[in-house]
Amino acid sequence: MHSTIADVATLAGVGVATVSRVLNGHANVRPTTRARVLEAIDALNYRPSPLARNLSLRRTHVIGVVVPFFTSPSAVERVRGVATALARSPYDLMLFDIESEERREHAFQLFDRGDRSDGLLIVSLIPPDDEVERLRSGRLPVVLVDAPHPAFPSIVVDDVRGGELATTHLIELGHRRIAFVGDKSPDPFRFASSRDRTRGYERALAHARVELRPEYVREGTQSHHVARSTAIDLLRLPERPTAVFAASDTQALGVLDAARILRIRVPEELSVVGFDDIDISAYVGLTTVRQPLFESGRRAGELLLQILAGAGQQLGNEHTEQLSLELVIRSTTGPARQS
Amino acid sequence: MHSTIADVATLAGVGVATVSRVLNGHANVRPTTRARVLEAIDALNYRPSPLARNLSLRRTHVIGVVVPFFTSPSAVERVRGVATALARSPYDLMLFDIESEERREHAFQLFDRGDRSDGLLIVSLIPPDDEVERLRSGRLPVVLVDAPHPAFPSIVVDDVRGGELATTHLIELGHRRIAFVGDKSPDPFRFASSRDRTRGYERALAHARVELRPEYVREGTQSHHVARSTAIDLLRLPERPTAVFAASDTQALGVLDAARILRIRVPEELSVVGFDDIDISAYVGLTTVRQPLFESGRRAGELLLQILAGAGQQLGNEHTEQLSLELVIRSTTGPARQS
DNA sequence: CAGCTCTATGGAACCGCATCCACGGGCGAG
DNA sequence: CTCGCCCGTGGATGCGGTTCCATAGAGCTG
Repeated sequence: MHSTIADVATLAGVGVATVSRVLNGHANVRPTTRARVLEAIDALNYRPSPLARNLSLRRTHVIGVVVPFFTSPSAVERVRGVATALARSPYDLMLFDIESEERREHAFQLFDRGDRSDGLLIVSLIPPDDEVERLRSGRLPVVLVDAPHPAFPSIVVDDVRGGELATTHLIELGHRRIAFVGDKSPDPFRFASSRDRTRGYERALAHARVELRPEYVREGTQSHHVARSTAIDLLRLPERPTAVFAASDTQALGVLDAARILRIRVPEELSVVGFDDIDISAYVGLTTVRQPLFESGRRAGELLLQILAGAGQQLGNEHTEQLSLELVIRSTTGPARQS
Repeated sequence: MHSTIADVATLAGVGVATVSRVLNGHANVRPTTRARVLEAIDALNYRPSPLARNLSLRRTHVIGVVVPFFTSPSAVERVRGVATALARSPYDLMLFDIESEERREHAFQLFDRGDRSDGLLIVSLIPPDDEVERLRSGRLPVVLVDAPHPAFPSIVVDDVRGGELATTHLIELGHRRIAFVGDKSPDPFRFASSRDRTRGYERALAHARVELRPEYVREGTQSHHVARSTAIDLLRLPERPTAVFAASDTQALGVLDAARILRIRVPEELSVVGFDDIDISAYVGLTTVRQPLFESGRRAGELLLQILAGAGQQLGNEHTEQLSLELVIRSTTGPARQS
């Protein structure tokens, strides 16, 4: 087995307290004593147990990251940002992939007792009310990414505006029959962003006095395949849309697939705009609304580190940081044809 | 603060040992007593501290995953597999992204004291000898993914064969001027797979009695950009290759970029084959050697769980599992032109 | 009915570290 | 020279569980 602090103390002929002081760089240890202790540590190849240390200090040096559908490229990008932010800190990253409601329950359960991690980063998920309650009552710092909530600081983008940006672009290209493919709104995971993007879509249409047709608004899941079959439905409508705004690039790619299957040319016969600007998008030339995914994770990580460092008071819980969006026009959007 | 097991014991009018027995579902607790305890637990909204539990049990219920360049799509896919394997287990996932040698040092340091995690999964990385020593001397179970090592069980593919598969495909299409773009071989991270793929490439050439030209073998990094500029060099050679085998899809995409920049048509003037079959590959129609990335992570996770469950003896450390490879022919490879 | 076994339960030690508190000795000040 | 203070140090306690061991009582056997 490994040696303990007591072994070191015995070998060095000192007390455990002194060893602990040496380990933690405390003052008030005579140089000769320190040397003896260090020697003993070396001789025994002693390494302190982080576990015991944590229990004693009531800190874990762990940051929990709760992320739904780690599957999705955008989520991965965000986690990468978090990992980068944490790289230079003493904190380690505990990853919780939530792929079902039950798992979500589990993850929050794990964390509400605050001694599993020192802080929590929740990505693209609005915690249910009872969890909010528990998280607040504990003193566990929480930062939200891509999900606003009055109770916690968050890093977000203006999804409504993003939806407007995309839709307005299509309107300006002359499109009037513009469909929307998004997520089911009050879904069990409570994704917030898709809902807001829908609102942006609606607003842009209203602003341009374009009629909103309910049959053009479809909601499915983030999945590529679901979006594809949804889009096939859409493109088989008697009066089919000339443009589609998808609430995520993954879904937009599904729409492109659908167009390919139905032999509908893009952008001549159909314009498609996505959201996120994930890696693939540049390859396939997808027009999309870029949001800084990596950056959102990095900022959230940094914010949490700041709070952990004691800046909690100054920041306050209503601290919300908004990152900027940008429309990236590529080759899947073009002018509406005369018809 | 949170209530402790002692609070529960007091409220229920029993001893802490009994509460512990109830918590852990031990037998020999009278039903009425059990009920009283459960009632107290409920009243206090008590949750046991995993931390203290771990210290006492000398288990952490954490599996550490060390992965270099979490950036890369293939690494992500593997981690997803691990996450899936662990989802139904009581183990949590601690993620260590290694982007520099220093970080690697840090990660291994963290783990060699076994009480940070119960098991370690090392992805695409061969641990340095001194770490092997420490890991072995501790009783920390280790499973390697995409990296063989005699000291640990591992999940691998036959990279040599993969290299042969890709190269032979090109040879059969009539290509003779076949270049290779891979990683620098004895790199600080000690990636193993690229080296073996190089050997497969060499073997296939030798077997077909095609001359191996040193100037056709280039080594850079996993990065897309590096591969692109490497490929540009390659394609500007006086006698430029008619086909390129890239050691990863990421690199193959860089080669495709290079071809686009130089206005070299694929596959008419240049055939490109990659390795991995990451998501994007299907989109861009890249011919590639598919390896089960997700599956490798899942299998490794399961293997580690088995070992943790006590199957360590039967399996032995020399246990190596080889997953199968498959050549996926898409549209970036075609017959060599008569010249 | 004595003696024994088995069940239910509580007390206390332990996991490995941090730290409060007490204490002894050296040293400066009066 | 003595008093008090501060420095260096060690013992004991706490963090919040688990579990060994001792014990009391119930039930059973002869």
